[in-house]
Amino acid sequence: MKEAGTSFQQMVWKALEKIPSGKVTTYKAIAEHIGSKAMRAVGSAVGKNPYAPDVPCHRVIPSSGKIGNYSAPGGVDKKIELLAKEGVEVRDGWIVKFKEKLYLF
DNA sequence: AGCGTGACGAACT
DNA sequence: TAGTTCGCCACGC
Repeated sequence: MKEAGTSFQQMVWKALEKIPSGKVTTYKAIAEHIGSKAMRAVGSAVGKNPYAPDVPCHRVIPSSGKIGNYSAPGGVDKKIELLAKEGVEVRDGWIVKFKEKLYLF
């Protein structure tokens, strides 16, 4: 994988790789981890992630516990499927036992 | 060089 | 209780 985009995005993508399988994290957690409070910027960065799905961007969800969105091929449906395979159950767009699956840096 | 937009969040009405 | 509005930072046009 090569350096793409800005250093900001690279930080975000790097953080994504830190997320262990079967766990999920929130945009807010990432934002704080990289020293920014703009979870929007993080969302944009992840959405523009050229490495998807090489990077586990599907393990990132809004702090609401919702599934959020997914730009990679397959869309949200694919995202749910991937998570399900990793042991993260999703019911009607909601993460089951969200707090238990949540991974903080 | 400036404005609008976006895989969000929290507060307010 | 639900829906709406404003704010956050970075990036594209």
